[in-house]
Amino acid sequence: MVIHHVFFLTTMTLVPGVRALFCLHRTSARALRSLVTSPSYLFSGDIPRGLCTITPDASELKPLAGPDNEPLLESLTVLGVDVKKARQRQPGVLRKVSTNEQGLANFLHGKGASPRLVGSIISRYPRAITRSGQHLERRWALWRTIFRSDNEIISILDRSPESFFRSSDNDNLGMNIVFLSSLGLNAKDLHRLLTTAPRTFSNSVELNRQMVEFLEDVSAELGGDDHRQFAKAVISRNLYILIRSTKRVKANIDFLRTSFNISDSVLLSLLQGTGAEILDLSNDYLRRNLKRLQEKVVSLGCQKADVEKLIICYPSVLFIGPDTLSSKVDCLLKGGISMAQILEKPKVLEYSTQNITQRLEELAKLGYDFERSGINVLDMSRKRFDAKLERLSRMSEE
DNA sequence: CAGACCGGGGTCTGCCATGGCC
DNA sequence: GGCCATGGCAGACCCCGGTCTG
Repeated sequence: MVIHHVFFLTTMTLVPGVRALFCLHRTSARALRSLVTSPSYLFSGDIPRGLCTITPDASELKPLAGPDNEPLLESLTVLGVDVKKARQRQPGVLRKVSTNEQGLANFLHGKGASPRLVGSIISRYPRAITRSGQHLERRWALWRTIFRSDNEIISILDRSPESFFRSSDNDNLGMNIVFLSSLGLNAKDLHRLLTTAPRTFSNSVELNRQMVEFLEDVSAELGGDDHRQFAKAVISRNLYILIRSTKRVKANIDFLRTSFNISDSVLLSLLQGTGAEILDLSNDYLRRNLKRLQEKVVSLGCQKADVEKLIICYPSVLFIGPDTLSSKVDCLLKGGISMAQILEKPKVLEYSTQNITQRLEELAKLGYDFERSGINVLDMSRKRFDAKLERLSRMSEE
């Protein structure tokens, strides 16, 4: 109610940073600004009294500690909440005397959530019931500046209630949208970012800014020329980067820098390209993967230098767990492919072991000669592979 | 045309720790 | 002294198709 009318504003005084965002979603910067700056009240006056669970007893004066609020528990049970789970998660919420579970349920129903989902959301993130109607309206409207429909938001809530409800700071959310837009991330990038890593938008703007500045520093240190562009590239290549700690990302970059003999410029392009995703790994995991990868490759008669070449050409190999990697390589070798061929075309490692196994079997039936025809046939979409298989079998019939 | 090269796209939470505030 | 907000962590790939080229 409070929020809806602002979307009918047609004044287009666009702030440059959010231009792309609003071009797509046909709203205005003023709308966002009003969402960002309007005061947030703890409890909205328009919630019918009956929808709040109020227990007017002595505990209202000393709400801290004490036993659960029994009427609240009943109310939650009716909503299908797993109270045991909720208590385990956030016990304090169950002792609160003033909550908005009914308002929340009505709100979510109105957005298309099923009763089952409402119960599940509260079970997994009980603090959601402390958010006021106004808070919910405003937060939803802010999310809707990025998402195209209520349904998209509902599916995120189903996935991760915490991402939506953890922060009570709507101004911060609005500032995040403005900040991320100002980096030059367009509407599509923001949509992918909020879909994939919704937590990013609950981070404090300050935390996000720190990561961006850190990435810009990395670019500067490695002799890049457009630091902002580098940060943007890393983010759009690795949508999880903003929910990692700078400590982790820094440790990984330092590790890559000291482990290999590669120039700064090569590292720079690696990090903003296919290597961006390996920054996610925990430092120990990255070390372990590299170590096991080296062991594996060396045990098959190759040099350590080959490993380095492999990683530069296909950094994602470090993302593959040691056991998965090992079984993929073994599977390829067993199918008659040489290690040299794998090192030459490491992209085949990207497909699942199951996929590889299946393709090898089908090709073996047709007597496919990898030595003569190479292994590119394994690096194809399903559709293309099937077409290829069809051609091969036609040829062998003739 | 078939093959090779190359880049893009989907996807990810649920829990614990801690500092600050009421 | 408890609750809230927020930072941080573990976990551990796969697939598709546009377009150039011979």
